[in-house]
Amino acid sequence: MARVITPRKEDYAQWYVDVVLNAELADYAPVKGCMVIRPNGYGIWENMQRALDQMFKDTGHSNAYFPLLIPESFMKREAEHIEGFSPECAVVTIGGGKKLEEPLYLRPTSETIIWSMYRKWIQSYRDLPLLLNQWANIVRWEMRTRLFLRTTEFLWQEGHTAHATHKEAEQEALLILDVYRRFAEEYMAMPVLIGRKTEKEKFPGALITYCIEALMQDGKSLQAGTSHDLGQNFAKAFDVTYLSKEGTQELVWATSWGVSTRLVGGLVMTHGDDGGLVIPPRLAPQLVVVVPIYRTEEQKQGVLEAARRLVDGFPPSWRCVVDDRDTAKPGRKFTEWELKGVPIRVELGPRDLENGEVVLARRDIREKIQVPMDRAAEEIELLAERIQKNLFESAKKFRDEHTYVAHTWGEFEELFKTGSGFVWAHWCGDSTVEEEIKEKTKATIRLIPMEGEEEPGSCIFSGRPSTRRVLFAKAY
RNA sequence: CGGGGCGUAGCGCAGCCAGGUAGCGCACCUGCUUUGGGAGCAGGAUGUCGGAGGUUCAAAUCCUCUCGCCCCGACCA
Repeated sequence: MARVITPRKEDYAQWYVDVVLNAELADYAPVKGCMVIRPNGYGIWENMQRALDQMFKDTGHSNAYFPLLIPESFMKREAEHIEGFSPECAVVTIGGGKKLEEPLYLRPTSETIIWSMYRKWIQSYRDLPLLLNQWANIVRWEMRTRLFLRTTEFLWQEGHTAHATHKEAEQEALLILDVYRRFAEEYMAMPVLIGRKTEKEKFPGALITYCIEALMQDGKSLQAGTSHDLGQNFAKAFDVTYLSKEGTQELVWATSWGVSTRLVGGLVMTHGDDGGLVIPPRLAPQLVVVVPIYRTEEQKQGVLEAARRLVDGFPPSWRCVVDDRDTAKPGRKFTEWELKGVPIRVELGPRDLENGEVVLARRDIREKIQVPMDRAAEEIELLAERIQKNLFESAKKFRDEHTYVAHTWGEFEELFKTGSGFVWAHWCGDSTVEEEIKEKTKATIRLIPMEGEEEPGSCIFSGRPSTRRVLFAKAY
């Protein structure tokens, strides 16, 4: 019997690849660093999109679409921006068989082309705020790639907003940060910490980068979403001003924010187990699968008929199918559906028919319960909620058990030598110290918390004064 | 870009050192028996051995060049 999935303890990176490939979330594409997102993976992304899109619209945003190709001169308008992105840009130099007069960048992010348009659209305070989002693909020529976590091309949403005041822009950035946190926790069942990035880690061209960070099962941190207060940097670069009520010309304030298909990878690494993928019910492309069990042709007839009747009574949104393949036995089907992470499996055989019951098997803790057939739909509904809640609680428990406070440099080094996880420690705020800590331990500052009391202390590395602890971790 | 590994059937690999009819497992097709946790038996189909050049009577195997991918680091959502 071939082992399909490498156990997590043996090799976590290999486990991840095994799950993504075997659960048919994605496959390697013929082009280096690129992947094909398969229906199982794309289905999860579609559900993520649907939920996020609604949240954006509920907070007043509209969708739009801007070009994939960005003139080089646009990219170069904002100094920090081009410096940050140019090493990873793909550039088109030939079009229609002729060398282009001006190279066109495949968007690594769309601030520049969007703000070139905002210049046209914003004249007066009446045009503000402008709250747009786009769902798009992005190209970043990364050195090393990993399925979903870092690929040359990926899918994301990028919000780009324009405001009359800095205060408004700041509120917008924080509002979206909260949307991201809610989405991660309520839909992905993935607990996150929120905070802001250090100067070194922030988005090129931003004043402040806010982020959500989640702890993966191997103790590494995943940056799951970012929301930037861009200040007036892009307004200056693209000369976007508005006429205020008072009749003065003012520069516009900006935000941008995004989450990507990387979230699918985060979902895998938050909930997956040695049996494969575990999808939270609220994002599962398929909530329920029915596996019929029979021996004789007569039993088959009866069981399949009952199974179809059962499924007809389920809401279409569950996308429940009856796995009536004759080519695989029930045991094989169980294993396959578990590998694919379907939250709930209904088992229906002659025994159940006799008792007027069905067996509900939950993917998360692999427990089976028997319920009356006529109550199956309600029980599934309840079970789905329980699974969703359990996944969040388990992930949170795992995170809390792998979160530490380091009081001394010795403790700090030891924590990152023996394992990984979230480590709170004081930091003096100096970038060179941040850099040295990274060189020595591979740990980076994931975020500086925004809330909570300040607690004076001294920097774990330099010993200089610090006002609060920051979050360290090895990162994806 | 530095380090490592690998290209042989759809997938995973052996064969290469010591050149001589291209092999194994899974998947696939047919049949029978099976079916409540990855079924068994019998039969069958499947290959420009990554590419180019060279050595040789003879190359998957030896030599030269080349292309590609994966993994580990630095960079990053």
